[in-house]
Amino acid sequence: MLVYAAVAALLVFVLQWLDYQHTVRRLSTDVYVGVVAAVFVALGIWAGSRLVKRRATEFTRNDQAMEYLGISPREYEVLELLAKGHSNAEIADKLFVSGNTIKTHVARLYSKLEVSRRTQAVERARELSLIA
Amino acid sequence: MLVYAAVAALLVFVLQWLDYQHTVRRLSTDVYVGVVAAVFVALGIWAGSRLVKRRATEFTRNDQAMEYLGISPREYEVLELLAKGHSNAEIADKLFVSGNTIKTHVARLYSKLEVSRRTQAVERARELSLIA
DNA sequence: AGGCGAATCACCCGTTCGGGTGACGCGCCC
DNA sequence: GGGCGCGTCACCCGAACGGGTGATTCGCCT
Repeated sequence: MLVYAAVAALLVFVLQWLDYQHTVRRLSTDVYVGVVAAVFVALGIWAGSRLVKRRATEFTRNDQAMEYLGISPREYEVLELLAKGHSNAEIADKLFVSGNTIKTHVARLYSKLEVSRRTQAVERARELSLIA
Repeated sequence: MLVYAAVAALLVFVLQWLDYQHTVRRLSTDVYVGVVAAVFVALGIWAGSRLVKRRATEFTRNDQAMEYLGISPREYEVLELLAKGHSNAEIADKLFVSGNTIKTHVARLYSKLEVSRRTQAVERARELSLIA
């Protein structure tokens, strides 16, 4: 992306300026190396935190568990809304079906997740990384 | 801790060795600077990922929010069990009080969290980092 | 053509939840 | 000692939820 290009450009510029100071203006090598070290440690911290943050925030759904439990796509939609704290009626509205249908889906989710209450279902789904 | 000391020692050693190569063995300054940059970018990545990983995995309860919302310790106990998917009756058993008491606590939590259902309460509490 | 799973909807019935209100004891603080 | 927050319990009532069963439609697979 653009950010990386900008950072790279800035980096090159700083280094060239440093090199100029070093060769033409007779900046001591120690200082030169020191500044380079500082710049690159900053770069490293930036890159490192970026990499880890991505991994930490990026949620990857556990599809194996989904398949193993036999949770259908429609059931998963219901599960998502369930986890957001919606009532059956609200879920029904959002998915353009009747409340009875949601009840059925929810009941099947319970049996597949081996729970008996919606809060437990959410908890279990979170454990299994089915939802964020 | 020990890890940091070891890393620091290693770092100093590498730099001194490098300096030796540079002055005595007439290693080119370009290479010298390049190696220093590489070493420090590695250090930066290590430090950066360490910092972020700590923040990402360590859960710190948001006590300011708790206080702001006026959630009492007892209410918080109830909230924890609520989030684990327990029913009011189960929570009542665990805390050695009557179901009515739990109902009151739960109702107060709802008003303090500005929600109207237990799943929403759990969702909201998670948002506010009141619970893990 | 027959079987099968997914999705849809319906009805019944009992349990749980949620909202409202009131009340009491306790410790704390002014 | 009166007020205040907390924790405790109670009763009522309506809404939401959960469990069970049955049924239809659709598409996919064999």
